Amino acid sequence: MLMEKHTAFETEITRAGEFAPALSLGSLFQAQPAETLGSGKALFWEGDPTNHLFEIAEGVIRLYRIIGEGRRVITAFLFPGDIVGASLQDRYLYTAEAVTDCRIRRIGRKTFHDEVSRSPCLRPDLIALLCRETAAAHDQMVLLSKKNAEERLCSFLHDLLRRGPAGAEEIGAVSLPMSRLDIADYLGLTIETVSRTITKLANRGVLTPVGRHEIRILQPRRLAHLSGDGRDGASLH
Amino acid sequence: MLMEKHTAFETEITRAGEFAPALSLGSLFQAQPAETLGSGKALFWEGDPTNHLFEIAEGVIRLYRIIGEGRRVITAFLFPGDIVGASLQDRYLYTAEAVTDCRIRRIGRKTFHDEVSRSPCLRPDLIALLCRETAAAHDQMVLLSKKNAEERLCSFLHDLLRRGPAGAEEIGAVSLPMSRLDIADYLGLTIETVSRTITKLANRGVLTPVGRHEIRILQPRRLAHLSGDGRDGASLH
DNA sequence: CGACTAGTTGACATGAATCAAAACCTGTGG
DNA sequence: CCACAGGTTTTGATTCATGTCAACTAGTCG
Repeated sequence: MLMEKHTAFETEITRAGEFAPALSLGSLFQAQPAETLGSGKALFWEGDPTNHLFEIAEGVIRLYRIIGEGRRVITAFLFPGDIVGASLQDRYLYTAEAVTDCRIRRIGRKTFHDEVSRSPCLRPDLIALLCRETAAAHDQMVLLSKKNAEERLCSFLHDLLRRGPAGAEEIGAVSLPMSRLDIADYLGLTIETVSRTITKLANRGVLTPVGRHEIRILQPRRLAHLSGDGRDGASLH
Repeated sequence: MLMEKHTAFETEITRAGEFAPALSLGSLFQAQPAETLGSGKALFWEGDPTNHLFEIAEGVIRLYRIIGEGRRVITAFLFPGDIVGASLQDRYLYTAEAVTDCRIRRIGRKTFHDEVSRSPCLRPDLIALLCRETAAAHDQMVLLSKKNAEERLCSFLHDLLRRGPAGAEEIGAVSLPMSRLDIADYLGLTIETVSRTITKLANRGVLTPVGRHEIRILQPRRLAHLSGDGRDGASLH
């Protein structure tokens, strides 16, 4: 996923086994003023010329494409610390829209490339960023291609749990700022199926919904198992 | 897709509206001896350290991941001129296997990065390559997430037609070196559904199968329409 | 507090998966 | 050159997961 940890941009200890956030690249944005973007507003549209790269300072962004009549595919959610635009050429391939009120910083595409060219130490970070995007895209293809509704939901929640604020993982708190429709369009399902699947997992004691925008994971290991990512299909008790 | 045109690597006129192949990057491989890889043999395995980048000189390669019991997801097919490995860090994220007998060239990862660092003119090509991979991944997510069996098949054939040898497009000839199972695992369907969908399209006069490994497209415009990529759902008579 | 939208639940429809069998290529040996 | 053996592909019958349509419920925000 394009999702990073919900972290600030300063140098920070990353938890073992995780990708290090693109801190050095993030520092390019530091000097820029933060702009605000109200919930539901677009940061850019699919097809717009890619004049800028953005870093999310606060809030959540969805990236999506529309095909045909009313079919929307959300390809990623972006969280604080994430950067969007690095893997694009002349045109944006998707629309970016604020899920919640956001604060973002931007730099010009040309400036970005110049900076990366000038300081060779940024290049590994850029490569790492692009690799993470690629890896996320591959995971999503696997999810969409071979996982059932339950596995999709569990993968999604498991991801949010791992990438959420460090303290929250311990108590199993996952915040879901996006709507059920957003989740559905991200997972290739319908709202109804998302809703039913959450209910089913709640009945089985894997999790409990807390209001509309939070879920408490009661059995994190079981959740990980149900996400279908393990090397085998062994059941957990 | 990671699919490029079936072209040699020299400078070449590309057809209007297409991405220019990464010619300059390809030239890095020119000096290397071509290795042969028999059909069905692996070029590398998911999880192997990424010591090399490869360029396909001849033949077709499939990239795939396995999840759980026997679920295989083909994330891309590679054709002559394509390069694999540029968007990877320390480990391959997928297995690469020869669909047909192949000839390939390799260069070391370090050499590759050194060369790109040394000659700034290669950098735009690398970026273009990564962008194409990203764009292909996004298209595939849309396909897997929102398209039905017929749209998937048509998208796939349409792609092969566009990217196939220049002469073949005129007569609507699409060669399918891969098995039905490969196609199914690429499109997120089963062999039976792939087969049935081809039959249905044949009955409607959109195409005719020619043996097992070729399909003649009779109505290319209709095929494009059925792929569901258009901005609207308007029907073609 | 009340109205509106988002989410849940239920009944039913359907496209694709599954299971099973027949037809078709492909390559091999007589 | 033909027959046969192997796997691959096609076709058919049935099942099942998820989508669709519709009603109900519960958050949320003024």
